[in-house]
Amino acid sequence: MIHRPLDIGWLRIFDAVGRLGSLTRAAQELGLSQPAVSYQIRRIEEQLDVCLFHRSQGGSRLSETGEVLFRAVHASVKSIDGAAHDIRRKARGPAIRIFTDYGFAAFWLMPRVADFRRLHPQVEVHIVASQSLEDELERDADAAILFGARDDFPEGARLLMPERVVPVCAPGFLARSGPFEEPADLAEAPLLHLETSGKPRWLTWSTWLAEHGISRQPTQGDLGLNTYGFVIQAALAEQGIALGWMGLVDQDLARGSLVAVGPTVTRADCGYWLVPSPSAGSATAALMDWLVNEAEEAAL
Amino acid sequence: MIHRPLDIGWLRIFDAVGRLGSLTRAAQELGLSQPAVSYQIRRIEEQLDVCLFHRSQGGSRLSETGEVLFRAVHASVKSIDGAAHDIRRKARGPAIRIFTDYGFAAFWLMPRVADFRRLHPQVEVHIVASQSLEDELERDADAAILFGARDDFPEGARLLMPERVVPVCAPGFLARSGPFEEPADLAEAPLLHLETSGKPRWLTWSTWLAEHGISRQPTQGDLGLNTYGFVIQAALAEQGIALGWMGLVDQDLARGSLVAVGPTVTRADCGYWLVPSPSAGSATAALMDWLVNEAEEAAL
DNA sequence: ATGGATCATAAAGAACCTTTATGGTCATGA
DNA sequence: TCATGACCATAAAGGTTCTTTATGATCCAT
Repeated sequence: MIHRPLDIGWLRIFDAVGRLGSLTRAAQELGLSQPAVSYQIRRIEEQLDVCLFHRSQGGSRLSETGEVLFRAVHASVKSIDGAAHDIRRKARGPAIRIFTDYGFAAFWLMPRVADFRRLHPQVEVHIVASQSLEDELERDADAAILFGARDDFPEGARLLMPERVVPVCAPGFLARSGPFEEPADLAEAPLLHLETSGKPRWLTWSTWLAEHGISRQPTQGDLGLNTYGFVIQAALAEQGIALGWMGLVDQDLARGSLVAVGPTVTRADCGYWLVPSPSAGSATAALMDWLVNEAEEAAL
Repeated sequence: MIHRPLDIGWLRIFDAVGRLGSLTRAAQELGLSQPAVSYQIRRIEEQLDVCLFHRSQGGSRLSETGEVLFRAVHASVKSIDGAAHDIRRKARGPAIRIFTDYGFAAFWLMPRVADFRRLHPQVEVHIVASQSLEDELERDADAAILFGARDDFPEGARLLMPERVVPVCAPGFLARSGPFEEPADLAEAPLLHLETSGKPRWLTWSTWLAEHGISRQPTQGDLGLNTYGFVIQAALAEQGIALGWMGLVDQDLARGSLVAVGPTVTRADCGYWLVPSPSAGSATAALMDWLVNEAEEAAL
């Protein structure tokens, strides 16, 4: 369950414009259109009968009077949001929230969390999966399991599993389009890409191919998908070859619904990290220890 | 010009309910209907998915979670209102605002303030007259001239003029219904009363009569009016006998449009007090000194 | 000269907020 | 026991606010 921020009307809008120095960027942050933000700022200025911003093509800078109001509003927004956050936290009761991406949630975490709940039946576990890894979702969680490099995380984060990637496909696809005896053979086949809006932290096909000295033009048969679940689903449906992260595709490899068709690439500094929340309790600590133990056993 | 509070939506409503412990009383304070307040509180509770108040017949008490939000909201409302107040104050420019009642404004202050402005042409003076003497209007002023006793005002207040009251009427009324040679004679005449919703701080006809040992039943001819301007207007229109405050009726007495028809009663501890604002500037100090001087000269 | 970025306004429609009307509940006093 | 007054809740209707899309103005960089 994702909470939307408490609706505090123009206060949040004014705060965003003051912070970002731009009506357009504030609109983007708040999920509004730019004229909606312009309208709200104008309304406040009418009530006070002053100009709160110096407008220009480069954006909107707070005026002197705007600074006076901004200080009060900014502190208010933070304070009220903090109170709302505390209220929602307390209202949830003794539950642990784990924040992670869809792929990890579906292929690694959910299959295992039932074991933890058998061991700790009084602890309620909520898995909050997201694609965009927004700060607010993570801030709401007791622990986060995120993909990245060492430098992407605070001191207390533990590496749950390093990144080990192997090309995989369905046996039927292999029978029809294979064999793929050399890494270069993969360049001829349709590949399944996990896409993201920003720069991906995970290994991509282009990086995999470059590490094997293979250059390749994207073929017409390639597919781009925006969740890892879709990627694996497409691979199972014999649509092409996917990159398989060890830990996520273990079950499909074990039952033979997917087969490895190339060498494994390991990036020891990259992987899934377990990031604790500063205010997590003892139940969360128990869950985190259990997760680390599970990951170690899975890696044997 | 009276400023309405900045519209901050449910925050002001929630704050009022939290402070007053009653949706109904919050509605009254905010000039809304009770269902409007009920609706707004429900909306916040829906967004947070918690109960913020314990409702009962005796009113609504903040719940534990309600207290958490109330602390944040109350501080925010005060902070934002303070910022708005500062902004409006700065936006007004170098003007002095004097807050007083209608009677004093009309009969004593406005006739004189032109002299002050001749002496200080660069100083803009605003007279803010009100009947209800609400705290917010006074707080916005640089100085206030208010009627009352010593104990009603802070240390720095100066007595501008003590209360000296004389019964007055129009000469035509005297010719028709007089003469009034003894105070007891006034009890037979229609009297003009200045009314107010609360307990009046000024001398009333019933007090005046009591001080002269006169008991009187209200006659059919009595008139009650809710501003002193109306009282004097009714007296000039030969409608009855009014109480005349020295300082306010001087001009009418001097030109003979009103005549004294009884002894003067003085209450030295009561009168108009000059109450400074804590943050008044040097121009305001000059005006206040001038006002005190004018009052002293008028009393000679 | 052109394109991209920012802000502003108008119009239309959706959502919100207010009112009145009304009902439920409880405490108090007769 | 009953009537009354106080408080809060909800529905419906209508007014107001807020959002969108469409569009325009301005300025800067290419």
